[in-house]
Amino acid sequence: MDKLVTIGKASSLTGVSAKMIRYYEEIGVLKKASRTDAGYRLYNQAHIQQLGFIRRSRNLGFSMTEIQSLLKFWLDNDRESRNVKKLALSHLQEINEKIVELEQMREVLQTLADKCDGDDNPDCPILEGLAHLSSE
Amino acid sequence: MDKLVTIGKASSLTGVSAKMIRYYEEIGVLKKASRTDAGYRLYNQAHIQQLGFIRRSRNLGFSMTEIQSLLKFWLDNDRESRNVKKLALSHLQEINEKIVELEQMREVLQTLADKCDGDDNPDCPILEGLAHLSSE
DNA sequence: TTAAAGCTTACTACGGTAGTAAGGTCAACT
DNA sequence: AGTTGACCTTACTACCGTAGTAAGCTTTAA
Repeated sequence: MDKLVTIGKASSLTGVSAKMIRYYEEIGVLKKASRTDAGYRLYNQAHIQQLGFIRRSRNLGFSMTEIQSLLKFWLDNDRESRNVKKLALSHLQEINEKIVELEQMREVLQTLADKCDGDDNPDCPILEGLAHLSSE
Repeated sequence: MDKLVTIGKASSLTGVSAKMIRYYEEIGVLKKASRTDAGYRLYNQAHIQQLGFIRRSRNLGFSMTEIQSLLKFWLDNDRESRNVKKLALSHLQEINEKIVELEQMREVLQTLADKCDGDDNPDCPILEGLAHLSSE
């Protein structure tokens, strides 16, 4: 009943490259696959589910370390949602900080770019800004 | 008149670690420093200026490759500001794309987190989202 | 039987930064 | 003159997540 697939199939089913599937096994976020006599990895439904979980978590920007925690929670029926939420909110804060940082870069850079004529003249407020820029 | 300083001084003057100064020389973004008889690197005012330029560019998120171009423009009196602006706008677009990406992550994650009670109960919409999440 | 596709391990590289180890040099103080 | 401590040198490793390569074995299909 538990259909087993080799790594290529697992990859196309989950959107995770074979390369990364092996890597996830290596760093311990994905349970080791069983093997055929020839040494081919075999994945069951649980593996496929987990790979989807991992990919979606990556898409939301979680680090592999965080994903390892998320997976532990997921597999633990005695988890407290408090801890999952804590992790999520912490990551959310990181995301927000990155956004702020990028917005600040954008602000400065946009201001400089606006002042630059962008023609065949060498005068360039962007370069002048990078050379002096007091706001740091 | 051109005061020469060793790497530690150059580092404290510019806010770039000695480690990174050596690295910049290695990858060719910073002109090779002269040396004392003992092999200590010696930096002049031009080096110091360039290191400041590099640091400010990094702070705006430019890659080392982009910085190499920016430096070339900066040192080239025959530059056309058009090309500098093009580079800046291209980087600006990357920044904007990253912001959008992060905002999308935030949106999804915030929505999931909002639905999670965050108590001692195991039920957790965050984990359910990561396990299924159709919007991808 | 042979060719193609798929799998294996082991290695390299990326970008930017930081850490370590093992050593040479310089300045100041004794 | 010798010692100490700060500073410098090179060379290496590691981080994170991903991708590429090479050399070789296995399976599937013609």
